[in-house]
Amino acid sequence: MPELPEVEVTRLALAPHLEGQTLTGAVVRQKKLRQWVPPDLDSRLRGRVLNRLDRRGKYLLADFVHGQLLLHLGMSGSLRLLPQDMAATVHDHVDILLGDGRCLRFRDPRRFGLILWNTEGAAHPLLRDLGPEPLAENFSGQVLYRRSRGRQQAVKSFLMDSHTVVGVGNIYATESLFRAGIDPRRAAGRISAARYDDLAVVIRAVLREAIAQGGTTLRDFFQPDGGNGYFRLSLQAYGREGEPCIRCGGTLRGQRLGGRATVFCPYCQH
DNA sequence: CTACGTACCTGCCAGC
DNA sequence: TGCTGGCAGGTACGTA
Repeated sequence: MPELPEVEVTRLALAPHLEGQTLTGAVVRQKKLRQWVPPDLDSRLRGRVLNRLDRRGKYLLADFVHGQLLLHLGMSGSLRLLPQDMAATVHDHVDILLGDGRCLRFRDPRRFGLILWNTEGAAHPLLRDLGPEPLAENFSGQVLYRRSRGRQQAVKSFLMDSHTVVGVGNIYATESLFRAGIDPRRAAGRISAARYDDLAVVIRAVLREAIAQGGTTLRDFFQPDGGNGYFRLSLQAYGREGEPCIRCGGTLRGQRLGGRATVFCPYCQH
């Protein structure tokens, strides 16, 4: 999926079109996603003004006076703005209808994404225990250092845990560890404070760069206008198993870590 | 609490 | 030319 940069690119593209719009309802063609789409989505949204489109980790949050719509793109989700009369294709599961004749169309072949409603009041349970935003002030190497003490877990899995920091998935964890020169297999608890400081700086740089490039399109991710993200051209490790390391020329190695494909340079990363 | 493994779902590609 | 197995950007849950 869509990791933080892809979700942020989506948000940035959608916000000016959605904020302040009065919705006229919703069309649900497939109600079973990772969780059930709210059965009353159409009536909940009809006649309501979408005030603000926010993001928390990989969740998009559409705020209304009477509550909040949560959208998650899972592994293969994307959102596009289209005319309502454009024919839906096989994995176009939900349309959110805008007053101006367009719709926000949610497409997700694998259906690991979700659309949920949260009534105003407390944070949704899925958001409650999330770690810091990597691009916010409260994220730092010190946060990583403190949380990692005593942990035997591989640092890559530790980084991909949304309770550690949100938004860093398989691509950006792989890339950040490569750029920081840290072996992804190393126990999180055995990395120094100084190296975590470097890593935090690298993570922020990689994510910012990826957002500026429109995210990474491998196959399923598209921007709301149908365009691609171009960060794929900047990938230095992800997807490059067996190819030469751009730093030392050694052969990049692939290994599964916590069930996820991992690529690293056995000579540069320690 | 931590650290796995597994399940959810569809599409695509390599290999037989 | 099919078929099959394995793999894909995520995450929550069950089990030791």
